[in-house]
Amino acid sequence: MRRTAASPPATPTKPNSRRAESAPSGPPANPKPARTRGGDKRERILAAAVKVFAKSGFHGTRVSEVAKAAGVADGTIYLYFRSKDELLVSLFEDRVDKLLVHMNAELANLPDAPAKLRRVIELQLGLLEGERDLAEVITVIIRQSSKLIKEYAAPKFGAYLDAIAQVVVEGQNAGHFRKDVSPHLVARATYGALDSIALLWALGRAEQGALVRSAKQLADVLLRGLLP
Amino acid sequence: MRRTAASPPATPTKPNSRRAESAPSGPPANPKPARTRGGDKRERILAAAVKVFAKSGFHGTRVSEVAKAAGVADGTIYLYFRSKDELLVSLFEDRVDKLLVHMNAELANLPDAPAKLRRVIELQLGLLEGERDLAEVITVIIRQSSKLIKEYAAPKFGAYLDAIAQVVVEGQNAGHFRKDVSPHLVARATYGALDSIALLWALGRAEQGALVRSAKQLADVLLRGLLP
Amino acid sequence: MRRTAASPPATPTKPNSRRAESAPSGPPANPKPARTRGGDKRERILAAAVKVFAKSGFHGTRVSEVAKAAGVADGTIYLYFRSKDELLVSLFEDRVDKLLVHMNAELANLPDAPAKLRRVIELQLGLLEGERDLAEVITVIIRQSSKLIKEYAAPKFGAYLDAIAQVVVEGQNAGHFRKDVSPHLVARATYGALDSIALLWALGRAEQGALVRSAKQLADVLLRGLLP
Amino acid sequence: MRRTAASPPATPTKPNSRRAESAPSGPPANPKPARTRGGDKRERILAAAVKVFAKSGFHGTRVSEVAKAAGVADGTIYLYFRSKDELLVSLFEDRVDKLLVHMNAELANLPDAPAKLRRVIELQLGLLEGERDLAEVITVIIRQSSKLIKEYAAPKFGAYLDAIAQVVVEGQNAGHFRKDVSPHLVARATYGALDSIALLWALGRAEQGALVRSAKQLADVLLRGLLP
DNA sequence: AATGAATGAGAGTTCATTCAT
DNA sequence: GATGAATGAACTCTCATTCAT
Repeated sequence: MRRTAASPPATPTKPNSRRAESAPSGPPANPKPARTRGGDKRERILAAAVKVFAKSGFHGTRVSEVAKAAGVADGTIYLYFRSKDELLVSLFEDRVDKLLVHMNAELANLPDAPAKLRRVIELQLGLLEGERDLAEVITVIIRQSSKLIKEYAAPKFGAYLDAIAQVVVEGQNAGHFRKDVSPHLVARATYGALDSIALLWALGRAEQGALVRSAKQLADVLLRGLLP
Repeated sequence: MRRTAASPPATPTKPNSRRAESAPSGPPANPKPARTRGGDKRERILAAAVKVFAKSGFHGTRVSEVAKAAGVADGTIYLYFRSKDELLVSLFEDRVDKLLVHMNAELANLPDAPAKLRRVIELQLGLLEGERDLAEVITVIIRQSSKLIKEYAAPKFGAYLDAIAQVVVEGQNAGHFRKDVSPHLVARATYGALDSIALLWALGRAEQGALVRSAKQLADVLLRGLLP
Repeated sequence: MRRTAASPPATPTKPNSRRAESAPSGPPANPKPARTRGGDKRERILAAAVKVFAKSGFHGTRVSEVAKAAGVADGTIYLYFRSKDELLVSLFEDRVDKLLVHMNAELANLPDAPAKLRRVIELQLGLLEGERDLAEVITVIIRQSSKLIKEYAAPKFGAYLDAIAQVVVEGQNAGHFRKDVSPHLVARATYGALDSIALLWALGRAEQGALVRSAKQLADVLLRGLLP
Repeated sequence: MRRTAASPPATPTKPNSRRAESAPSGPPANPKPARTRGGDKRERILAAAVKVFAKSGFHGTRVSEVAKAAGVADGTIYLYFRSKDELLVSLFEDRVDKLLVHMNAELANLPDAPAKLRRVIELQLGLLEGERDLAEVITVIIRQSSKLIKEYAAPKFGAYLDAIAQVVVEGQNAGHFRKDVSPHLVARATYGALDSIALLWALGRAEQGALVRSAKQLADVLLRGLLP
């Protein structure tokens, strides 16, 4: 890591707290400049980052490559993200966020915990199968960053795990799942199993369609294992 | 079990005849491969690497830091390992190797597949709980080296997964396990679950003893889930 | 990971030729003191390289020293030259190129081959006497880069020798020179003799003006030797 | 140049005085055990050095490679030569010495200066054709070392040039050669021409036998050019 | 806001040299 | 004398980040 500027921990949330004092004759000052027209660029940068990170890994990717893929200048990246590290964190949070929202919407319509848990598994693997680049970023790239980043990204990730754990709790309360196991343990183990399977797939060692079959088998084992 | 402490009597590794490239025909030209001074430098470097990598991550660790921790000069590292990457690979393989040997010995004495699978889980988490630094290297650090990920299914690691899969096969043949799941999928999912749990623990979010409890719960769920 | 694209070098245009000396719109008076930092970085680096290479030799010169002498950052060197080696190559080719252009212009006005050959000798030694550092780079330093030696007959240098050989051919055809000697041999031997003389001079063993006298004597001998 | 210890000559300048050994207070005790039994080893090292220097160049050759080629340990080199630089200087001096002795013996039997000069040319090119490795060292490698080395080796080299110049003087005094040229200039130009031709040949761009033809042509031109 | 040329602190790695055996 | 494992200073090249335009 070169010139590691401001360490990530100090920044609680919004990445864009850059100097807002000098607004030279541009559009009206916006409380959230990044969301105006910049929102477009921000998203373009994130999309480009997914692509190149997936291809070359985090440490193997130069910021200039992300910039080029996004069609912006190198310096522009730093108008939206404080550092390369933060770019990865933002990417991770943004994508996990969407996954979480999508998942919650899907689960709401399902009758009981077993169905929901099965859907969780299908969703996670299905998403990955649909977006291989994103799969790589989430399963592989995020681990290449420093421990600090991982911890910084943990809250958002924790929310995802919590959602799974919540399904387990619901199942336990409804009498569908055994109560002698920790919901969070189940959530984490499930995630780990899925992640491991996805990693194998993402690295190209499994054929298309394998994820769907794997999802079914994993769900079968897990749901039976959770019977009271 | 034999001497479990740091005792590598198996292969008296010679100090890496770099760029020797001599044709692999004939005995080693060096009649005195024995150490002349100092102790086992290679092992000392590996031990130091575990410590420092666990603390700062792979990319965050300078080779000079490993050297310093090992009490050798920077250049000495390169007498035993071709590069920083290879140091990590060697570390990984060396440790997984030991785990595999140990595991095979343990499993041989157990009566059936369910007992073996439970033992596998206990062993992996138990090892990690005993060596937190090693846990971190195996679960976290190893993924920070892109080259390594490419060889993720490297012989050593593949052998470990195969060993687990073999237990599943044995259980299926003996009628203890259901046969509608892929042994390798189970092996990989199990590893992923264990890895994920260990990762959580290694990152400091779980207290001591948690791994043992986790192992039991995970084994309970998994074994029930595998019932025919 | 190599900077594959977007390399400023190879383009005769300078990266920053805009902010030259006169502002196209605005008062010429500059509130800021003449920065004079702008300008031709590539040429400044080459000029600095001549100086430093001549002083310390190729292997004895650190890239940072060239950068310092050129008044740029270390990294800037690599914006214009791919490597230290290429810096030397570029230096060589650039200078030989200029010499060649100059020489061709000079020779065009001369009546016959003997006059031209004499002029070639005067030019080469004259140039070197005027730029002692350059003399050293061309005669001494250039041979310190093994890769360069492999390309010793590189286009530029080959073109220079060819130009000399062409004069010999012209002389032979016109009956001014004997025909029982190879033009290329004469060209090479002439260059070698000049180079050797310049080397002696560059190493400080000859006084000022000696090169001019040497040129005349060498020309006298060579021209008489070439008589039919 | 790494850790350049004890530079060969006592240089008033301090271009490379880093890590300056701080003048050993004790007596010089210049260890030159070379003439004991080591004479054999010394020669073996020199012979090996010719070979590997010719193959890889001076800077491209590791001391350990010379040691290996000589069949001695790395450290042994330093029992016979103070440094890698001094090894090259010694090599140069030793070989030029032999060439000089041989040449003087050959010239003694020849009748006049023209015959001697022709023989000089034949000898130098002939020697090189017979020992291509040595040719490379003398023509190529010696130039890759620092200026310091070149100056240090100059005296010995000067003796060789002096011998050639002496032939010219003899010819001038006997009325065979014109007197309006400097003998040393002729000597140096001759050497340079020969060297340049040999360099071309050594680099593999000329076929076998070419040197002999080149020698004849060069001698023809030179001798005619020197006629009174 | 956007640009991209310029920056410069490093880090991995090499290898001449040393010295305990 | 001989050895060769160990040393560690030095050096090239990279690339995240900055800032003048």
